[in-house]
Amino acid sequence: MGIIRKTRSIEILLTEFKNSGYAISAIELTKRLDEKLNKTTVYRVLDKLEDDGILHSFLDKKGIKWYAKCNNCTHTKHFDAHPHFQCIRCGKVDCLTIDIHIPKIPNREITVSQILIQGKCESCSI
Amino acid sequence: MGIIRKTRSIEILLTEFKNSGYAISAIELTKRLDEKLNKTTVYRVLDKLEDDGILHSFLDKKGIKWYAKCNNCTHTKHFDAHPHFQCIRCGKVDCLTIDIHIPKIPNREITVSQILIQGKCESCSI
DNA sequence: TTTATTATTGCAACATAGTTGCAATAAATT
DNA sequence: AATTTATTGCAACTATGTTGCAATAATAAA
Ligand SMILES: [Mn+2]
Ligand SMILES: [Mn+2]
Ligand SMILES: [Zn+2]
Ligand SMILES: [Zn+2]
Repeated sequence: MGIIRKTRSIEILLTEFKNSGYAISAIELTKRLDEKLNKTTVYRVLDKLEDDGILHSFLDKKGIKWYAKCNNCTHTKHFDAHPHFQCIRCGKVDCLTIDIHIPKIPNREITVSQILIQGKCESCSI
Repeated sequence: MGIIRKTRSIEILLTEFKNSGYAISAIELTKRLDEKLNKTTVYRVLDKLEDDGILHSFLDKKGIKWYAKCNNCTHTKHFDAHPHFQCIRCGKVDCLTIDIHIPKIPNREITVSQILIQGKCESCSI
């Protein structure tokens, strides 16, 4: 179930994403908003924003949960099957717009695929 | 640091992988070997077997750690950058031999990529 | 505007996966 | 057989995330 009431918590979390073109980990958000919001609230609001197609989530190499803005998703349809990139030096994570082709595999029905690419980002590869 | 002494624990864990063509999660191993080995030992031995290029590890959709046999890896070189497949019905996970091409991305140095494909396996898609 | 309804929040306690320190044990070497 | 030290088991811990429940606040109704 998604958002029903426009609350302070939701405003605060949306602002975090408005001011960032990158993905943000749930942990980072709980720390960053520690004075303002309880960590349970952070997790619950993120969950609702995802339900509503406002954010999407994925796990990084260590199994940590990250969130990023969706582009044209709704609460009924999510279109965020894109790969993600994590910089091994600065740790920044972002969404990639490239499309990676997954070939058919004999005798298997492919539903989804998660792709996490690692390397050095623009700033870190100089 | 890898294996130095050939112990009972190592034999037991190697046997588990000898009898399975699939990947096995660390959790599953701790449960399966609960009577024989302490969970700390299981985690430590898996870690060493990975160091030695005998096993390789990866995380599934939920961030759970899985291990599978390596093919031609050594303690100096790991060649296990292949994609993995997890059946959404029976939960089985295995290594795929297909090669998925990751295109170059402007201004970024790609090091590795993790690909987890989900769908129904041979048995489950009938 | 006031009152009523109920979604949302904060808190504490819990769950799960994996890790660490340390004394006891058991491989390997002498 | 004695010595060395890698490995193990245990308990306690860490980290990330979840749950139950009473208090609070957003919205609807009066
Ligand atoms: Mn994304
Ligand atoms: Mn594999
Ligand atoms: Zn970077
Ligand atoms: Zn299956």
